[in-house]
Formats: sequence, C-alpha cells, structure tokens
Amino acid sequence: MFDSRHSSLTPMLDKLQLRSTFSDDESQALLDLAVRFERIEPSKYIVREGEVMENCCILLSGSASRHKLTRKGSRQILAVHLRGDLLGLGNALLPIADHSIQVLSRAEVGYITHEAILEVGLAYPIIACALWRETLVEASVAREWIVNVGRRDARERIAHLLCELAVRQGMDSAATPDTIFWPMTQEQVGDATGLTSVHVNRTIQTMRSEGLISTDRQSVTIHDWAALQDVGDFSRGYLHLPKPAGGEMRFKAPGAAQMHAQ
Amino acid sequence: MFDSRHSSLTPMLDKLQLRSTFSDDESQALLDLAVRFERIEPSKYIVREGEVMENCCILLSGSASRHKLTRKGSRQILAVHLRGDLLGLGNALLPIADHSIQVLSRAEVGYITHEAILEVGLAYPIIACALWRETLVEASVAREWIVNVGRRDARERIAHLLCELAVRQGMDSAATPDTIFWPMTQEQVGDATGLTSVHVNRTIQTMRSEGLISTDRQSVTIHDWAALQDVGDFSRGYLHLPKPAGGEMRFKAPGAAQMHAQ
DNA sequence: CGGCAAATTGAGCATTGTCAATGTCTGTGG
DNA sequence: CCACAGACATTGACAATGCTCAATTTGCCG
Repeated sequence: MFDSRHSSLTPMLDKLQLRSTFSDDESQALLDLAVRFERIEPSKYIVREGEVMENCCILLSGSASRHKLTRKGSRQILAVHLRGDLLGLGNALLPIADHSIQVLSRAEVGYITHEAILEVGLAYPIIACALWRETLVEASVAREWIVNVGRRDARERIAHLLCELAVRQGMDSAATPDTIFWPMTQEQVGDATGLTSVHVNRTIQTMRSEGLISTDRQSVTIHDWAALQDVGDFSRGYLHLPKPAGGEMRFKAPGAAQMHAQ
Repeated sequence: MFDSRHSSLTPMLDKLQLRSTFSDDESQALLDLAVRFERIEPSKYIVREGEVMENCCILLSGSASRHKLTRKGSRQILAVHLRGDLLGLGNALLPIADHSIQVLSRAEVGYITHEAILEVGLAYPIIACALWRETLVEASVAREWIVNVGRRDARERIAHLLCELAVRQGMDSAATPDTIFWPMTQEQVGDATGLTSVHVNRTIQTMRSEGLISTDRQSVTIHDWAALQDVGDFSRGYLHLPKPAGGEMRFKAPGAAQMHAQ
C-alpha cells in the first residue's frame, strides 16, 4: 500500500522532541519501530468508540479529529490532530476506545502495535516518559477545551481554536500576517466549539469584516495575531511548548497549499 | 487482598487497584512512599496555575476541584476529586501547573515528591503503567466533560454530573434510591457545567419537582437511577471502571437495567 | 440572636439555535 | 468547454435557552 523502506517516522520523532530530549539510541529505537503504513480517505474512521484497539496510529500527513456523539446524535469534536501526532496511544493501557477518531483531510498513517510501543518504553524509560508526557499534554489541551466551550462566547471560542491550530502549526509569535492550514469546515468548527454551523458562519463573517482574519477554502490568514489572541483569551501555556516564540524553529508555518497537496 | 501495615496511603492504593493489579511488593512500594501530611481548609488552594510543582498530592479525605479562570474572571471547573484521587501527578513530567486545584470541603492530603513517584515507577514498571493509566482516565473524563458542556443542555449537564459523582462514589447500578455525598454548591455546579448558579438552581428545582432527585445541604438522593442516567445521557464507559456494577461488590443486581451499552 | 453563605425568585434581555431557502465553488462526465 | 451534482457557505425570520441584575429568603454556625 505504501513505501515503508526509509523510516517515515521522523514526523513523530520531531514532535516528541518538542517536549523531550533523546539520546541517539533512543531516537533510533523510536525510528526502528515496526510500522504498517496506510492511506486513509477523508471522513473515514481510524477508531470507533467502543472498539478494542491493538495498535496506535501515527499521523504522517493530513489531519484528523477525535469526537463523541450524544444520544441525540450531535457531535462534539474533542481534539484536532496534525502531522506527527500520535493517536490512540492511551489505548495501549486502556484498550477500549472511549471516543472515535476520524480523518479530516486525506491522511497517511502508520500503525504500531501497543505491544511494540510498551516494549520500547520498557527498554528506554526516557521514551516511556516522553510518551506519557504526550498524553499529559493531550489532557491539558482537553481541559482548555472545557474552558473554551464552557465559559467563552462564540467569538472567543472560534478565535481560541484558530490560535491553537496556528501555534501548533509552528506560527511564530511575531505580529506578521500569516496563513495557516485549515482542515475544517464551518460545521466541524461548530462541532469543535459547541456551536451550530450557522452561528459559526455569522461569527466568522464578523471577524472577517473586522479585518481580523480572512479565509480561503483550506486556509485561514490571520491579519493581527496579537488581536486574535486577545479576542480568543489565548495563552499558549496549556500547550506546554518549550519556547515563547518557537525558539528553535525560525521558519513560518508550512504553506497551506503544500500541506494538503495530494 | 493486600493488608498494609497501617499506612495512610491505602485510599490511594485502593483507587489504583480499581484499574490495575499489583503484586505484594508493588503494593508495599506504593504504601512505603514518603508522605508529608497536611490538613487543608475549605476553598484553599493546593496548586495555582503557573506554579512550578515539586510534589503531587493524594487526597486522603474530603474533596477538591480543578479549575481555570478566563480573562474576564469566570471560572470553569475541570474535574472534581474524591478521597483517594491523585492530584497533580502530571506535574511530575510537566512541572508548570496548567490549572489550579482547590479544596472543596475540608480535606486531608498527603504530599509525595515527584522524585519519589518517578523513582518507584522506574523500579516497578507495573506501577508506572498504573500511574500513567490514571492520568489517561483523567483525560477520558475531561473529554466527556467537553461533550457535556459543548453539546448538552442544562438539565442534561447537571444530570450527567450527578451520575458521574454517583458512580465514582461506588453507587451500584441497581435502581434502588441512594444518597451520595455532594460537596458542591450550586454556584460550583454552574462552574462545572458552564452555567450560571441561577440557572442551575432553576434546573435543579425542576428535577426535584419531578421526583428525580432530592437534595440536602451536603448530599443528593437519587430516586430513579435509570431515569437520571437517561436524562444525563450517561454511560459509564468513559470512567474505565472494571465491572458493570459499581465498586468491586458482589451485591450487584442481576442487571437488566444495563441497556446503556453503546 | 445576629452574621453569612447559599438558595431562591422575578423581570427583562441577549446570545445562540432552528428551519428552510438560496448562493457559491469544485470536480466530473459528456 | 459546459452542465450538473454535491458539499459548503450564506441569509433571513423567528424561537428559546440561558444570562443579568437585583432582591429576598433560608439555613447554618458561633
């Protein structure tokens, strides 16, 4: 299905190294994990709530979201995932999936068995800590989302979501206009913020008319980064990223066009 | 099962053993952790957002909540903790607290240094896994809370919160009326559900007038457990508790009431 | 018997949801 | 190259859930 020759796990390693430091051995052990690659079409499920998982899943390209459904069928998106993210890692220790994971844009993923992951963690405690740390960051993000849907109005919620995705795509804190990859429809933004797509639409229109942002099919341009953070009541602390301004990386967010190319 | 020599950490061990299994050595290692005990008065803080933590904290009696504040000063409660819960464990790997922890009722806590916790985890991988698993359950609960505030109305939100606390206090799935410890004021319920105390009050009044529940200063009596679960769209799966029925009891009603499986 | 925190009530209003229709863009097949 | 389908975005009118503000009452505790 896919070329598994050269280690394609570098996006995962890069992401882990944002918050953890590895020796060469440890890095190599991670890159040497046995992976089964697969390409997944938009809106397909990677996991469904209630399933028993035996693999976790690395997002090598594209984007994905986690969600749950209520009895009445409305959807709540719980997290958005980008290239390099580890999905379903927690299911190594709690095998029954408590939520579903669905691809947003077309994605390439690598499956690693829980067994293999736990084994490498056992052999290298630093790696176990790094993985644990990732799940803790996920929990921190989830808590911030509780605040977002619980205590902010529509405008704030959407601005906050924009800020989060911008920062996670490596946007610098400089006030320069920048364009980020935007994998979500307005309906999905609604599902992530606890709003309806209609209200999302109206709120985004307001933000556009104020010159805060402009939108394209698969991208959003932020015209005033400081203002957007202010509107969204956003502070990056909860992401537990190392430097205030992405110190080790000087380049801007990858162009939106490239990220969903093919 | 394991009989400790009178360590005060048994509430923690009991809670961990809901989801993990330990050898005698491992249990003993946990009970032997060096602890500093402290009594904390209602509404006092255990941690404040932004602080650097060096200890984690076991709730030996009483209850506590985690919260964050928005710019405008409104509060969102992120979790409620009961006797036996481990607080701030994640700060062992992410030392800067991303939220505050505050005592609800008077509480007794035991502080354990992160160093000691990580050490015992290193010595006993089963323990490390058990601790990791606890943080994963916390994350699962946080995700369910996102759904609660994002996609349920006031009545559903409050019923769901009631169900969660009932189950976590070991209430059986039998439909018998039962009374649970209720450590929160209506204002705090509002902060947990993203509502105002006024609206919480009105909603609870409705639930009372329907005979669903009745309330006392520090307790709630649930008159129709099945109905309450239904109102709250509640399924216990997200708590990742072992048995279909509450604690590790054998007295579970041969439940035809378990229709709520997804 | 005060003093407080918590619960309760009422009136009016605002944000957001609902429903239903219409407009717009993109990719596809003829 | 154009017509068409389908997904997405946009709009309008209206309803409603939940909020604000401001009393007032209740119950606990010293």
